[in-house]
Amino acid sequence: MLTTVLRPVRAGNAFEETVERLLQAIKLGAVVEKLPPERELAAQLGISRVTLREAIRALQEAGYLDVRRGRYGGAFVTYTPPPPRQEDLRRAVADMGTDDLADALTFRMAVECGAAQVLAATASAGRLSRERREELRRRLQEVNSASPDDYRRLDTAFHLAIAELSGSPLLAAACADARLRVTDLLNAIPVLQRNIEHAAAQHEAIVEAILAGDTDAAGRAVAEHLEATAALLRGFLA
Amino acid sequence: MLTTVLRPVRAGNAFEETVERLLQAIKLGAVVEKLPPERELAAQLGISRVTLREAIRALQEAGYLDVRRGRYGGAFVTYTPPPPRQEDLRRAVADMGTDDLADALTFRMAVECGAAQVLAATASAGRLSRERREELRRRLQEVNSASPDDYRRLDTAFHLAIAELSGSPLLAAACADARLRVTDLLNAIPVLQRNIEHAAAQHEAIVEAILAGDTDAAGRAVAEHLEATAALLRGFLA
DNA sequence: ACTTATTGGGCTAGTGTCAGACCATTGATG
DNA sequence: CATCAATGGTCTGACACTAGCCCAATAAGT
Repeated sequence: MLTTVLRPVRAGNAFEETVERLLQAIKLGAVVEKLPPERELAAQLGISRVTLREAIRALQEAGYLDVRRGRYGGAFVTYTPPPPRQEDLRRAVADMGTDDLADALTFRMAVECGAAQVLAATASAGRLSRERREELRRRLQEVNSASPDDYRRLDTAFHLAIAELSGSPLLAAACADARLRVTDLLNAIPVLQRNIEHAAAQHEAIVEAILAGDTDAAGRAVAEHLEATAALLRGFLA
Repeated sequence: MLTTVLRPVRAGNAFEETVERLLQAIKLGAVVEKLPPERELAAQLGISRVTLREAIRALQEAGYLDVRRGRYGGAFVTYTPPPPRQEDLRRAVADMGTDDLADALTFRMAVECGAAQVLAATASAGRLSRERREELRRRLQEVNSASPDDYRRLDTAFHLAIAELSGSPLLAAACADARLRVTDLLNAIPVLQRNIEHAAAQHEAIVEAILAGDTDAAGRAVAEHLEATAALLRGFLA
């Protein structure tokens, strides 16, 4: 308990944290065309423009961004996901360590199941507006009809939508954080049509359970889905 | 999705964060006698000794700590929980805002249910060692035989033990964070023998479900327990 | 071709935070 | 009573970060 409560107050310095955040936003596909203007983005991230600019420059030099001045300028995303290679996956796992990997997968399992259950409970109580139900269905439809190129991005959007629709910013942040921690791994797994189809059935089960207000089924459906992903990971590592 | 991914990189300045952390550790009862030595604690919190000392001085001036020099000295906790008053509860809720309160309760519901389910799944897979099963039973026994004075502290310890036993530091941190956000509220609720007894039954149900490896039951048991707490809160606010 | 709004680029002065060294105090122990 | 190990108290030089300001470039609109 002491070790948990007296854990580090901050992760690292602002510069590194910002680079990491922006990089993940790019790899996640959350930022498609260009970043918001520096002044605006700095405010959103709660850092100074100087620090943000250092981070942007680092990403520019690493080839993720193309920065252009003047009106209608900005930091344009030049990154396109590289073709997945098993070597990348091994390196990504080696980089984070097997303990941290298990931690990240467990954490993701817990928060995403929790988010789905919360959302199902909301639906069960009849407090899920038509707009939110439709957004959920829309995200489902999008990911299930995605081409392999767009799949990861739309899959991320689907999962994060569940978290955000729960109505709890803290929970949404936790789910985003969990997803960020496994992005590199997921991006290194080849997207096979067969896997997409398999995942599609699970996505449907999740949405169905949520809309039916069945918390147990929703949690179980998410658990099964994430377990399948984890199994896929293990399979590629074996 | 953008707003979730591009959320602030850091909560505030190191000093304020540290004061908050230490204060919560004290109110939580995680620190009973005295804080660890400054050098050690600074390392644990990932901050410099200077910043830590500023935080300690602030808490000293606020009357939470008594700092003594020399060998066998240290920062001794002088805080004793004040008798709960309904006024404190109202003020605590007003301080955090109803939206943030709902957010915190939802978040707590999600991560604690998730942790219990993860732990139950571990047990179900036969990967829960005898030591960990015994710690869980011990915590249960402690909280269920607690006097009203010790109740909050041992209740916290019980809930955090579930999170820590899940084996995921990230999940444990999330649960601790969730608990921290509602501590002030819980501390403002009078501890009635009747509530303790009611909670005791729920605690037993949680442990039973976890040890039986029944993830659904574990999640449901935690959900019921937390729902009862939330209801208690609403009752005092009405 | 000119204007203009928007955007990145660059500077400065001030504050926050850090690592590390050294000093001062204390109480148990020989 | 003297010693000593553990602990808080203090200082310094360096670096990180911030707020705010003004400059430079750019492309749409006129």
